[in-house]
Amino acid sequence: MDQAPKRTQSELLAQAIADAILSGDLKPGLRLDEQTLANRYAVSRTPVREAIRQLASTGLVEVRPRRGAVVTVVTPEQLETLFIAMGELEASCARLSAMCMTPIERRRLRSHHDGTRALVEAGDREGFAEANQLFHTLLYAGTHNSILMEMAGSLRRRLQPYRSAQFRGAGRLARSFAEHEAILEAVVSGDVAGAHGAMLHHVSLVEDAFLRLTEANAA
Amino acid sequence: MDQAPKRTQSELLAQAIADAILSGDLKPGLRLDEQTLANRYAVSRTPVREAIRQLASTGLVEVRPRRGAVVTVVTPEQLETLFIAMGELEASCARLSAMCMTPIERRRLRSHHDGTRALVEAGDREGFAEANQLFHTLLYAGTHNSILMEMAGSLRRRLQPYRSAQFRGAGRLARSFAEHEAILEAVVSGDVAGAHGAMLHHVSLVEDAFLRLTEANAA
DNA sequence: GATGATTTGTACGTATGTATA
DNA sequence: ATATACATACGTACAAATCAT
Repeated sequence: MDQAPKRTQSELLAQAIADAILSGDLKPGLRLDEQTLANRYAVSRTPVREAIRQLASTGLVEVRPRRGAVVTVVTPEQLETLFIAMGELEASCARLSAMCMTPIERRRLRSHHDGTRALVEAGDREGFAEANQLFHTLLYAGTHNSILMEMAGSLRRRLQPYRSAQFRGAGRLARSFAEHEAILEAVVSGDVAGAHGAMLHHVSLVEDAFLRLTEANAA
Repeated sequence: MDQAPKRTQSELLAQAIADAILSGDLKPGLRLDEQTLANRYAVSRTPVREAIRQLASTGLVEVRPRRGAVVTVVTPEQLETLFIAMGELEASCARLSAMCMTPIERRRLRSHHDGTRALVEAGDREGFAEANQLFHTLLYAGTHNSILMEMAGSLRRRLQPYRSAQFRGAGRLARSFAEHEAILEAVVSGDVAGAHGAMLHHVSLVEDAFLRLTEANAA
């Protein structure tokens, strides 16, 4: 009945620490002392070590042998690298979705997108952010390629903290919605190259919006 | 002087086990017993565990909590998934290289490719395989994007065991060389979309060649 | 289905390498 | 530069869960 996941301590810890990092509780550059974390979560150092290793494989923390682990500090240059990589990955997903989606998946993508229109008109930023997430997730799934899904999802999660303000500016919701529409039409009609290009365009605009925000914050 | 890497046991083990898997010494589906590996390499279970976790993050092994780890068994379907994902990644790399490579990098790519011609004419399969590897590596580096480089490299390594016979058929060397030439011209001339398309074409042909081989082997 | 054997997951102690005074 | 302090890496022991009978 109950398909209990039966997680192990290390996995739970990895999740907890990841959440703490992504929520900004553990700030970039912070040293991750094994004993301290072990005390905080009331376990021994062993599962803490394994959790740190797992997080290192996602790029969330960095481990230097014998020198401890730190929360990865993301420079603006690295952030641009991440955005560019995600743009390429998502463009590939859109391309493959245009090739591989079943008719049912195409209809589902369209109906989801249509349902989002109301959120735009209501100016519901939070609701749109959620719908936006699902839109992209549907495009991951449409590739029918677990490897690409995994890679794109991992990058998206990693960039999550830096996207919080992405729908802040005036008209951003409407513009994002319009871009989604271009992607949608290309994907649904099987325009493979068009889907690729539309997604690249979309993500590059998101990146631009972010970079403008960081500049504004720096000023 | 000697920038001694000072690797840790876990890293050395991860490398050793990875080599054993990629060389076919440890066959897919084989159970990786921690104690057995610890005995074989004369260490305790702790570094073995960490090595296994690290390998799991690359997809080389799979760990089921409380149920042990096994060398990942790759079905033909998953293999196609891997090839498709790598094709997309490499196409992205070619695209970005066409955008971002410095003049020096473009010249280096061309000179490397030109140097490969002799190997083709000599029918040196092994030499060409090595040159082929470098050609693709140069395109990874040309992206100036460490994330994509890492992802593409990881996928390429993982597919290595299945590519051993890729230059087996008659005329394969010459055909591959010609495809490289198309990629090269697009990248060097900054034809962004052309580089993307040429690489997708190239990798899809490699995949086809492989699939024909597996069918031949199955028959 | 219960019991025993085997293996993983966790705790803890020790030593080596790193950093600091 | 040498020595001291400390955290990590590894080894070992125990607990808990899976599997085999």
